[in-house]
Amino acid sequence: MKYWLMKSEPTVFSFDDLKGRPGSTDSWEGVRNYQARNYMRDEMKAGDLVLFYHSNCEVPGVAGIAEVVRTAYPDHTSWNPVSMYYDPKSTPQNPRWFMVDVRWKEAFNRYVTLTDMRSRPELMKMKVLQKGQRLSVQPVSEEEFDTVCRMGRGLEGG
DNA sequence: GCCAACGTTGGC
DNA sequence: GCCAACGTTGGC
Repeated sequence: MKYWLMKSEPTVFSFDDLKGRPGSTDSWEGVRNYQARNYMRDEMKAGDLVLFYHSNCEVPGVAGIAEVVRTAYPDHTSWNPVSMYYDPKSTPQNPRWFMVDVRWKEAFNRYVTLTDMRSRPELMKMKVLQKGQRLSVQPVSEEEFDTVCRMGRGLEGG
């Protein structure tokens, strides 16, 4: 099993929005970066766990855990001219972009802010904390995942 | 709103 | 294939 961090702007699609979807499940559409796409398309599997990260907001941080429930399939918004994610180079015959389905799993007792994570030496190598990185889909080590979960569940101070 | 850090585009 | 210009991300 692998662990991931996925970013979403809460004003566009929040962790609570995911919970409110039918079956608390939705497709992760709109990824338009090749490295992020490759992670989703080539490495994500059903059962993988995801830190749901709120980006570009007043207090960025991890709201809770989601689970991958469907492996990658073509992102149909990419060939929809009306979609904000439209890419004329992607077609149903030759899709360029992919998405997975994720299901809401667990809300943290405490929202784990970016500042909280920066205070943890064991998270020093976590990608989301590295300067200049902006991948919206990132692999997370098991230790990093467990640490963030403990922080979010309030089992540790800080 | 600012702006550093990236990624993409396109002329050459 | 280089690289300047441009667009986007996302913390602050």
